[in-house]
Amino acid sequence: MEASPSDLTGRARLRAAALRLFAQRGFAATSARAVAAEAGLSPALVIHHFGSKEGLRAAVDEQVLARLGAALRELDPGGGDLLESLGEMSARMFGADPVLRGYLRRALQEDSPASAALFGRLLEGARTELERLVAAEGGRTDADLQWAPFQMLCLIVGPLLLEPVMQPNLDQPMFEAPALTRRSAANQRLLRLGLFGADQSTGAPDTAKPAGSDSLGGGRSCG
Amino acid sequence: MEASPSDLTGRARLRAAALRLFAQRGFAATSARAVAAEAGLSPALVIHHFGSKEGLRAAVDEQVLARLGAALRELDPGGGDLLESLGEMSARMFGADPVLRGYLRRALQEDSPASAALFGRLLEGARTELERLVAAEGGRTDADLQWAPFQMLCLIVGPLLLEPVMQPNLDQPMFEAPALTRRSAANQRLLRLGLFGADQSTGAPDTAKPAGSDSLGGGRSCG
DNA sequence: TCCATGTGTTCAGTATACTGAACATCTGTT
DNA sequence: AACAGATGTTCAGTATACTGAACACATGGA
Repeated sequence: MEASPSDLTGRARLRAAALRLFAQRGFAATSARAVAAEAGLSPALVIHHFGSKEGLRAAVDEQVLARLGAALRELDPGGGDLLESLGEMSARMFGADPVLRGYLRRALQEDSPASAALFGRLLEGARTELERLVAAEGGRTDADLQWAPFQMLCLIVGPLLLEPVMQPNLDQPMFEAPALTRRSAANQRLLRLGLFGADQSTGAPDTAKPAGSDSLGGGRSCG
Repeated sequence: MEASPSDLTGRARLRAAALRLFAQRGFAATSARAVAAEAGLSPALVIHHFGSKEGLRAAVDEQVLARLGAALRELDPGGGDLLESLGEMSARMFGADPVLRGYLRRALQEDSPASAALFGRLLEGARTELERLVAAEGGRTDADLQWAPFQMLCLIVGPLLLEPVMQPNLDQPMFEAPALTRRSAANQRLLRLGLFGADQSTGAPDTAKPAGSDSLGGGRSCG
């Protein structure tokens, strides 16, 4: 059940307001006063609850990571295709929430210890998921295990970062169902055929068409 | 973004706890103390915030109706099939939330002014939706406009009320995707062919099979 | 009948969420 | 250099959310 704004504590309202404004304007360009105003509260409350503006950002990061982590943890219920459901999950996550997209984009564009730490946590998560995938599907021994999680993150986070410059080049919205599923499928194919699973198969090429080439130009991701 | 329990006001926590317990045990069988305990708060807060246990119930009803109303209002964005999207919406609504199902079931099983009032509001909503449908698809002049909303409500609320007795007779969960879509489709066909739209067509029978008769026994709803 | 238990409700006291006005610092401008 | 404006932060004071212990009333059993 989605919580009405008036149902949230001041602390939560501040966090939510910060997420919104940070997503819109970025952290540096958003004053603590603005956050408080957006939340309908006194600026003093930022300090009261979070110690500092930096503490507020940490709380927002914590919540964003918790959301992603929870979504990942709730995955993999049946014995279905893990990679596919992972793609579906991230598509749903980012497709549904432009604010989340904006926040991550601005945060990852920044050059600050906090941003680096955030990305580190994402990378850690990617590593974990990759291990699950390797365990489920078998892994190529020649894959670079240090970079593989980064590559995965590129495929996921790249569209977020590149949205503003990529979108004008498309004839359909990037983060709505058709484009999302298509991108997700492409990512799956790339990860499966290019990173693991292909080596130990019978060698017979799969029946899927090599790479869709109708309407959309050849899709490059995270060059 | 789903709110963490600690992010909610005492008032909201009490309301949420009440919804849960009322759904589980019903209103009468749930003490104010139990609600407070479930929310991790003092029983005195029930009075502080809602005036009485009855006031608490009113608040829960208000929220449930608000949820349904909001979902209905956010419908009909494109020029798509209104009835279909309505079916999808209610399927998503009830499928995703067993607590909501439980609450409505128990509430509508009760014999109290509050329950009657709740049902009245639902009926009012059904009337409104029916008017939209009639406006969009054309209405049969011989349809009983007083009972039609009730019939619609039966189709929607019936499965809720009958879940405990119906489920043991099925080989798949009633409120998960396959059964939900199937039921939704059947409802749509019934409402369209039986209540409006059929009269002013060319008279040619539609291509759809009359009524699915594999795996599931002939589906009766709201006898 | 008289407990025992559980209920809805009350109330004084406390913790804390919250505010308004101030201070200190940094920026860019003149 | 000196100013104006905006920022992050502090703090005393106030509002209110919240608690614990009690009351009054039911119900059911000894």
